[in-house]
Amino acid sequence: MKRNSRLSLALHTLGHMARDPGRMRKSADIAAHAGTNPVVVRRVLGSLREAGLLVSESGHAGGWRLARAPQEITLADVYLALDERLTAAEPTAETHDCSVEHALHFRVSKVMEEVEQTLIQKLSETTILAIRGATDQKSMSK
Amino acid sequence: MKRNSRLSLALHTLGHMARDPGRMRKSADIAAHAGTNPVVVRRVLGSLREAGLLVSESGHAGGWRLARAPQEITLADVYLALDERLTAAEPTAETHDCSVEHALHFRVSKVMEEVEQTLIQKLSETTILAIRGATDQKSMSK
DNA sequence: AGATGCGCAACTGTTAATGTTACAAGGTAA
DNA sequence: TTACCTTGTAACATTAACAGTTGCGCATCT
Repeated sequence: MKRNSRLSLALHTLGHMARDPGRMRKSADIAAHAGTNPVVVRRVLGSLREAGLLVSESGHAGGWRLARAPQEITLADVYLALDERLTAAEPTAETHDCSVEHALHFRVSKVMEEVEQTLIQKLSETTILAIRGATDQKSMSK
Repeated sequence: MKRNSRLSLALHTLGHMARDPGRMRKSADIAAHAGTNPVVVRRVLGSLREAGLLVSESGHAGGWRLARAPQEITLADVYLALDERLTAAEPTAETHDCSVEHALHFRVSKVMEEVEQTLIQKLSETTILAIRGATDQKSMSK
C-alpha cells in the first residue's frame, strides 16, 4: 500500500460509515474495498476504537460501526487517534553537546508544534459526514 | 542516524557555517562532527548547492562554504532546497473510482497544502544566523 | 455444536533511507 | 609535472519502519 496508508484507510472507511451509521461492517469487507488485508484493517480501526470513535463486536453478526454520530467526528479526531505526529520527536539525546544542534532543535520543534496545531485546527473543520462525492449510492453502500 | 536526518544535517551544518562564512569545510570534517559519512554529507549539501545556498570546490584547498550571506538564508530556503514535501503526493491513481476516496483526497490535499504554506512561512522567519546557542567559540569553530 | 468475526502474537516480505566502498575527475601546491 | 587532496557519482550493503500474512484463541449468534 502507499505511504500515510493508515490515515487514508481510516478516513476512507469512516467516510463510508458516515453514510450509513447503523450498519455493521466486517473487517474482511472493508479490507476488500480498500485493497488491503483484514488484519491491517483491524489494527488501524483498533486505534480508532481506543479513541472512542468506533465500536467493534465479535460473533456472528459482529463487525465495526461508528461509536457516535458522524457529524460529531472530525478529521482531526481521526488524525489524533492514530497518533502519527509531525513532530520529529528526535529522541537522540546523544549528549552531543553542540550548542548549534540544541538551538536548532529548539527552534525547529517550536515551529513544528505550531504547524501541527494549525493542521489539527484545519482538520477539525471537516466532519467525516462532509466527506463524500455527490450522491454515490453504489460502491460500498450495497 | 535519525529520521528527518537530511534536514537536520543540512541545518546543523549551515548553522555552523553561518558563524564563520568565509571558512572552507571538508565533507569529512562535517561528517565527523555530525556523526555520519562524508558521502552522505556530499549528497545532502549537493542539494543545497543546486539550490544556490552553497558552493563547493575540488582540490587541495577545496570544500564547502556559503554561497551568500548567512542573514540571507532562511530555514525555509533549506527546507525547500531538500524538496521533502509534506504533501503525501499519493501517486496511487488506481482508478479506484470510489467517490469517497476522491473527495477525501481532495479535502486532505487542500489542508496539507495550506499547512505546508504555514510551515514555509514560519521557517522563513528565521535565518541560519539566528541558529546558535549563546557564544560557543569552541566545538567546530576551531 | 457449528459458523462467523474480532484480538493478538509472531513471522515474513517490501521499500525507502542511510551507510559504505571504490574510483574518476578536478584543482592546488611544491 | 608530479603528488596529493577533495568533490562527484555510481554501485552495493545495511538498516528500520511498515504492510502483509498466518495461526489460533475467544466471543457471539443461530
